[in-house]
Formats: sequence, structure tokens, C-alpha cells
Amino acid sequence: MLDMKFIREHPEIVEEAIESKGEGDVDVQELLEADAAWRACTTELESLRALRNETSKAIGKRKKAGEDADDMILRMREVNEEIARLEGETQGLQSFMDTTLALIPNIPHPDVPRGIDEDDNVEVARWGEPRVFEFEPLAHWDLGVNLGILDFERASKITGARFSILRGAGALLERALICYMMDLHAVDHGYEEVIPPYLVNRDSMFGTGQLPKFEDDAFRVDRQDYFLVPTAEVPVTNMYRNEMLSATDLPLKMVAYSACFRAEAGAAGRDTRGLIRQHQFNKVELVQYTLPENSYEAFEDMRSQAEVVLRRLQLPYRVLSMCTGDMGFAQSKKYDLELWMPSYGDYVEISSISNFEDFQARRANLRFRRERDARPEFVHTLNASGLAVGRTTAAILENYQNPDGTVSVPEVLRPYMRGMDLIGNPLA
RNA sequence: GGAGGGGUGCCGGAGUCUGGCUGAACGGAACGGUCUUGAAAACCGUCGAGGGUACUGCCCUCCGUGGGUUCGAAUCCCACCCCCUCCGCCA
Repeated sequence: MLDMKFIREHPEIVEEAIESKGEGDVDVQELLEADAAWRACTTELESLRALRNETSKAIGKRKKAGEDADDMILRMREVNEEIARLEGETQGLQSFMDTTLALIPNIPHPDVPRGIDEDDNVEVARWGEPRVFEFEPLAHWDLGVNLGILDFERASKITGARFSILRGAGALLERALICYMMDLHAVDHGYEEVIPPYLVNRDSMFGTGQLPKFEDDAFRVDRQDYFLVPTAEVPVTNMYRNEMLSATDLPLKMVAYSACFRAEAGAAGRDTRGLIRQHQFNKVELVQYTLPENSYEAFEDMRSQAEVVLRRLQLPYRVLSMCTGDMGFAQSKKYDLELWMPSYGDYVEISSISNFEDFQARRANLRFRRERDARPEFVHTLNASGLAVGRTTAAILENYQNPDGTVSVPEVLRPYMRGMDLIGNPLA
């Protein structure tokens, strides 16, 4: 959410942002008119309320003195009619403004490449070389099924399409990745470890920007109006909603594991095989709250912290700077990390690193004070996948496969897998 | 799921029966000052947020949330949410 004052003073910047992000359905001029009308209305309303307050006190005094106050009461009844009328008008304008404000996207950082869609994203780094296979490599969905560690058929029986069962060494690998990532970020990178609720309320979904625009992408629990979290970003960024932090609390760094649930209403038909696009997947997520002046430094830190995971797993990847049209509603700047997936013959998104500046903080009312008497300011919030676990599992299966259909276990994961170095060991 | 109790400012806690002078007593914490070689103690003072504006001022709103009654509500009425205790159930 943007600050109404900012919009009032810089409507052209806001219009430019809406345009560059392809969110063409918001009329800034109309909003400005509503804002002006709201302020006029409010001023009038408040002066009438002041009159009523003052008169009511006078009435109290008269009554106490045993005097008659019927004339004043009668007059206030008339004033109240006018107040009610103005209140209705003010509320109407207010709710129009709230609705409109909630649909205005964040303003892209000046460094962000301008563009329409994913073709305009800019590659800013690349690490590792895609492996050249001396045999015909299998896709992870074939490999995993052959090894008996992935079971899609039974998952669709017990739930439905786009769910999967990990079993045996597959489940162990997934769990090892979660533990490895959590340890790395908690111990080496200084994040507090968190396991949040997987169901959140509507206010939380609004706070991080999933609502109102993207309600169709989430799973909702009918009886409570709760949502299954699409990412741990939602519960963790909302942890300090409506709270006042002090500057010494910042930066606040949390690494959270959660299962993630996405309906992906618009994605039917894409990536239908394997683990790439599931309704439920595991993710380790980094979240930071920072001082406004430090958020871009933290942003780069988080990018490199996510990269470390891929490097230690020896998985080739590249880094994209997302263009304005592809970066999302709430972000100011965003990188995507994509790792090499042999079955796709291409790079596949494994992490996205986002700086929201104060956009989420304003929605969720996340504030801090620099000094005891200083006025409250909004923190900056950031997050990064560190990483999406299911896709990492898929990439390990594919990139570490051997000609005999077994899969070597990356060095760093072996301690987390009871020393296992090969999945599907023919001797076992 | 059943039965009670409760949600007030940074914290604790009055006020709610008997609506007005209560944006809120009192205590604590914190901050500034006096005193002191320094500190403690004592004393004095400050001490919520958001918004409007004719803005070194004035005004409005907020006592869990949303409605209602009234000239006027923290206080009365209705609905909902959350927390605590006991019982039941349960990993």
C-alpha cells in the first residue's frame, strides 16, 4: 500500500508505476478527487462534532445545576442529522479510497529493468555449467518413480492432481534438505529459526499483499475464513503486525520452514508432470525487517545467502533481475534464482528474493522508532526463498543421476541422511 | 465440545452497577532535571496512536472488533473475535 500523501504529491510517479507493472485498471485522478472530497467532508464533519461535544458538555452542566436544556438538545438532534449525512458521505469516500489504494502496486526501484513479461528479465549472474550427460538422462518423475521414492499415482488417489508422495530415500532427501537449509541460515547467516502456523487469517493475507487481488490463488478454509499459507512469508512477515519496534530490534532476521499451498488458478496445464508445480510443497523462507536505509544491502545479502545453498549443492544456476512487468504487485525489486533442470533443458525458478520497502509494512502496520521520542516510521520488509525444497529435490535427482538409474547424494547432505551416499544402491 | 472469568495507555490496575467535569485515577517502568565526588534513594517534570487544519496553536477519532440507544457511552443493548481457569476429548 502506498501513502496517500505520497500519491497526492507525486501522482505521475504512481501512474507510471501502475503502467509499468501492467496494472492498468486503477484511475489515479479519480482517487485524487475522492481524496480532496474526503478532506473537505472530514473538515466539516469534525467541526460539527466539535460543536456537539461542546454543547453536550454544556447540557451536562445545566442538568447538574437543575436547569432546563431542551432547546440545546433539540438543536443537537438537528446537528446529528447533518453529522450522520456527512459520516455516510465520508465513509463512502473512505471505502472507495481503501479499495483503490489496496489495488495500487508498489513502485519499482529505479534500477529495475523496464519490461512487459519474463522475456524482458535481465540475467545478472550465472554459476556452474549444466552437466553434459554421456547417457540419456531421465526426468525426475521417471527416475523417482523407478526408484520407488516418488509416488504420484497414489497421491492423486488419496488427494488429487498435483500432489505427490515422497517415500523412503526420497522423503529422507527432502527432510535432509530442509534441515540443511535451516541449519545453514540459522547458524551461518544468523537467522532465528521459526515454524509458523500454516493457516492464516484474512488480515495476514492482506498485510503481505496476497489479498485482495490474488484470492483465487489461495486455498481457503470455509469454516473459519482462514487461508492455507502460500509461503511462510505470510505468517512471518505478519508476526509483528500492529506492533512498534525499536531501532535496536532491527534487523529482525527469521528463517522459517513451512509447507506451502497454492491453488495456482491461472497455471492449469503448465508443468503438469513431476514436482515442479504442486498444490503443496515445502519451502525454507528467509524474512527480514530492516531500517529503511539498509534494505538494499540486506537484499543483496539475502540473494547471496540463497545462492550459497545452490553452490554448496553444486547445482548450476543463474540470477535474473525481474523486469517491471514480471516482478509482482508488492515488490520494489526482485531477483529470481533459477537452477538447471535437465528434463526441461532450461533453468527453472528455485528462489525469488524481494524487497518490498515499506509497502507491506504500511499494509500490516509494521513500525519502529529510532529514538524514544521519535515519530514512528515503517520498517522495510524483505524475503527470499532459501530455497523451494521440492524443486531442489527434483533438481538433485536429475543432476546427480547415474547411468544405472541411481542417484548420488550431494556431499553436504550426507550427514543429514545417515551417511547415505547413493539412492537406489543396487547392493542394498 | 461443556461451565465460568476476562479483554482499558509500555506494564500492572481502577473506572463499568448509579452514562456527562475520564483520553482515562493510582502504582511501576522508561526518559529529562534537582541533589550527589559518582551512584542509589528522595523530590520535580515528561511519558499512547492515527487523522484534519485557518497548523510554534486548535480540532476530530480510538478503552478487543463491528453495530445500536442517547444531546452525550470505556460505562447501557446486540453480534462477533481473542485470552485465561476447570471438565470432556485428543496427537
